Amino acid sequence: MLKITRKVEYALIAVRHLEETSEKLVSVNEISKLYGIPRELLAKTMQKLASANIVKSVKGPRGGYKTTNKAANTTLNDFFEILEGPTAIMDCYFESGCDHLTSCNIRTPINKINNSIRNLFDNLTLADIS
Amino acid sequence: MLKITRKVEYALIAVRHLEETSEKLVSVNEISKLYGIPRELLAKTMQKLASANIVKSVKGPRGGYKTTNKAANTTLNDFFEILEGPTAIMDCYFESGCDHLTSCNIRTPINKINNSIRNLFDNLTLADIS
DNA sequence: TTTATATACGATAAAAATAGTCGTATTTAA
DNA sequence: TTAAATACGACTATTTTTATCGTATATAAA
Repeated sequence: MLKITRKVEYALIAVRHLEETSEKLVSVNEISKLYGIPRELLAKTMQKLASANIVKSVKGPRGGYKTTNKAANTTLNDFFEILEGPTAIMDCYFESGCDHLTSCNIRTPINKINNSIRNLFDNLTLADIS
Repeated sequence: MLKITRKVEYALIAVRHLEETSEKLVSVNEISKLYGIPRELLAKTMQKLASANIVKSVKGPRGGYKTTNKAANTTLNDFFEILEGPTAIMDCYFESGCDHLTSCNIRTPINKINNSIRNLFDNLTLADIS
């Protein structure tokens, strides 16, 4: 439990790589070969990052991705949510529809843990962890 | 991602319930009915807590569980690890066997995130979140 | 001493979430 | 015009999580 997904893992690898190669465009193909990452999966992941403006895409031969200047200042919370949706240790933090609400005795504890984690990830940027 | 499991959820519910009813023995049956939790699953979970001395078990009719005085001071990290084993956002934090180590560029970031989370959960006790 | 109620524990099955693949469309540099 | 790249939706496979089942053991109470 409390694991990050491969999508996030791959995204971290890719963004770090792009930050290292700075301005140069790098293709999904290149990154996937370099780190042994399934190409199609990485491709999808990059597309999400592109639509969130963390990276910029260029189509066509000699195309690829590079990081935008938004990347470094992106918080881990935002980064995670771009790829996986709302971060919460239990769904009831965001979603309704729990049957047991009337008898639930851990709402408060859950919220406290959640807020701690969110606070942690809101105050860590991609630059911070590099 | 970054979700806690049902086992942990059920354990939190049970421990909180036992703390509320203090000295009285409460059976798995009772708790499972009260909160709509699958009995067998809760039973196993309680057994783990018992062997870690978070709760004390009493067999036989009129038996059940109650919390020990160790319960309140237990950190979330310990609580989670009793139920789910080592807490890490990626397996490579604890396990070896990763193929990509030589080319891995996110070891440091992953460790930083992990340490932050472990630090958070090491400094929160069951009492703190109640 | 028998019975009913409780924990203990391993094996297995079902369901859900994650990971990976495939096919097709679009863009664009050479 | 072609080849290399991103874009995106549908589908399949794998893994993890969740739940169930069966059997053993302990013990309070009738």
